[in-house]
Amino acid sequence: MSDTPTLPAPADAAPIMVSESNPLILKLRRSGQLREEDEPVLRDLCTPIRRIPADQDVVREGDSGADVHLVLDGVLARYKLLPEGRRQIIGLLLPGDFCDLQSVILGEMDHSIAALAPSTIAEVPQRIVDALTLSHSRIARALWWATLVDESVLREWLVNMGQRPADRRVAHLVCELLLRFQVVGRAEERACEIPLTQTELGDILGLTNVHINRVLQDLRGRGLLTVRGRRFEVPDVAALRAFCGFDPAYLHLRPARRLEGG
Amino acid sequence: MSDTPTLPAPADAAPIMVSESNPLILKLRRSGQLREEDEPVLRDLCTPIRRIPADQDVVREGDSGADVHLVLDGVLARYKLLPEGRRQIIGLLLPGDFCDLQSVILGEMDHSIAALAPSTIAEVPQRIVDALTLSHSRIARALWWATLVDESVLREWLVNMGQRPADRRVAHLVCELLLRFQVVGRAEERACEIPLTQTELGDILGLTNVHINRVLQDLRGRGLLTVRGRRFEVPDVAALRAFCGFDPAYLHLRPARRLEGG
DNA sequence: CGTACTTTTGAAGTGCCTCAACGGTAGTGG
DNA sequence: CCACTACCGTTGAGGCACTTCAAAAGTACG
Repeated sequence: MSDTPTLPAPADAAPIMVSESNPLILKLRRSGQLREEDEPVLRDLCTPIRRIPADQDVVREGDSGADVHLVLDGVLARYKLLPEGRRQIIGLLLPGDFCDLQSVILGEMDHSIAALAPSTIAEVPQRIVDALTLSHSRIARALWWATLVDESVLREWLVNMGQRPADRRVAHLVCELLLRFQVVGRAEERACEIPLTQTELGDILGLTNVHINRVLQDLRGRGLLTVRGRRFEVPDVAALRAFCGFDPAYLHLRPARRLEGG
Repeated sequence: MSDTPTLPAPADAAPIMVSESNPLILKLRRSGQLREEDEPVLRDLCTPIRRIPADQDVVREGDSGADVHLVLDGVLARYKLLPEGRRQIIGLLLPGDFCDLQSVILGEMDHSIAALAPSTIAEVPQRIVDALTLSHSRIARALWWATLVDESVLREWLVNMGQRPADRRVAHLVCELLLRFQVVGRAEERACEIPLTQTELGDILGLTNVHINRVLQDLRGRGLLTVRGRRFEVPDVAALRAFCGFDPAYLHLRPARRLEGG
C-alpha cells in the first residue's frame, strides 16, 4: 500500500518487502501516532550501541545521567531493594522500551535498572531526545504514548498483585510478556523465550521462587503452559487468557499501520 | 466540610501574603518548574466546578470523554473490577490531581474513577489543556512532572504490595497520604482526614477489611498511629516512617518556591 | 427510632512462606 | 575428559499471615 520510494536505507539497503526488525519502530507503530516517514528518524536513534552482561546495573538509584537508555535486545528490569534485602521488580524493559525518559524531568532516578539477561541498549543523549520531540510532533506523541502505556502496565501489575492468586498471577504475566514480545517480533504465535529465573519471576510477582516453581508445575498439569528452560509454550492462548482474565486492552495496541511478511 | 466560598476567585487580586488554597497551584509549586506568573493561568483552569457525591463514578472504563477532570476537594480513586467481584484501587486522586490527562493520547480509559468521598472537581476541556501546554512551556513541564510522579507512586505501591507485610503496608500508605495532603494544605503536621472506609483501604492494599481493622488496632497498640473515624493521627512521624521504611524521595517534591504564612 | 453502613470480634481454614536438602546443568580448569 | 564450582530447579515438612464466614456492636442519618 505505502509505496514511498524515500525509504531511508542508511547504510545497509533495507529491501522494501523485508520485515522490520527494529524493536522501537515495531513498537511505536502500534501507537497509531506515526507515519512511515518518521521511521528513519527513529532508526537513527538506535546508536551507539552498548552491550550489557546479565546482572549488571545500567542505571542506579540517585543517578541523573545525561543519556537516555533504549533497549534493543535482551531484558532489563526496574527494581527497588528493601533494607531487609528483599527485591521488588517494578517493571520489565523489553526491546523497544526506554529505560529512563523520565529522568529528563524528575532529575534523580528513584529506582535502579539492571539487565536480567545479556542485553543490547542504545545510549541516546537527552538533548537529542529533546530536540527530536520539538521538531517531530508525531514522534513526541508516540513517545508520550509509550510512557502512558508503561503507566497502564504498572496499574495492571498492581491489580495482578493485589487480587489474583499465584497461579493466575503467573499466567497473567506470561500472557502479557508473550504479547509484548510478539509486538517487537521476538515471539512466535504460541511461544517465546522469557529469560528470567524463577527467583526473578518471584521478585516480579511478590512470590518466592519455591512457590513459582510449584505454580509452574501446576499450570503444566492443567495443560495451560509448558516451560523448558527459558522457553515458555502456551498450547492454547485463549485458554490461558480466560484462566487469568487477561484483557490486552491495557496495552493500548493499535493495529500496525501496514502488514508485513512474516 | 470546609467549603471555602472563594474557590474560583479568578480575576480577584490575590494578596501576596495570603496563603494559597488552590491545590493545583500548591502541588505544582513543588515541581520546581513554575514561576509566580504561571499561577493565575492555573487558577483559571479550576472552573467550572462540579460536585460529586460519594460512590459515584466520574469516568468509566471505555470512556473517551472530551473533558479532563481535576480534583479540587475530596478523594477519588482509580479502580478496576475483576469478574469475581473483587476490586483493586490503583490510584488515589487528591486535590490538585488530574484524573484523566492520559485519555488525550490513549483514547479509551482502561479503568474507572469514582469518588470515595463527596468531592469537588473541575472539568477542563481537552483543547484548553492542549492550548495551554503549547503556549506555556513551564506549565507543560509541570504537568508532565505530575504524570511522572503518578507513575513513581504506582511503582512504590507495587513495592508496598509485593514486599511489605500488612502492618508496614498500612503504615506506608498513611505516611504517603499524610505527606500528599500536606502538600496541598489539607493536613496538619501530624494528622489528617483520610475519608476512606477500612474496606476501601483493603481494596488499595490488597487486604480484607477484617485484616485492616486488626492491623490498625495493632498499630495503635504500638503507639504508631491512632484512628478515630476518618481522622488519622501520627504521634511520631519519624517513628512511623522508620517502621515501614518510608522514603519520600519517590514523590519528587522540590521545596516550594516561596514560603507563606500558615 | 428504625435503617443501612461501618467497625469490631471470634473461630476455623488455607495459600503461601521458611527452612533445608537434593538434583540438574553449565561453565571452568587441570 | 573429568572433577570442581556455582547457580538454578525441585521436593518435603512445618509454620504463620492472612482469608473466609458469621455475627454482634457501634455510628450516621432521615
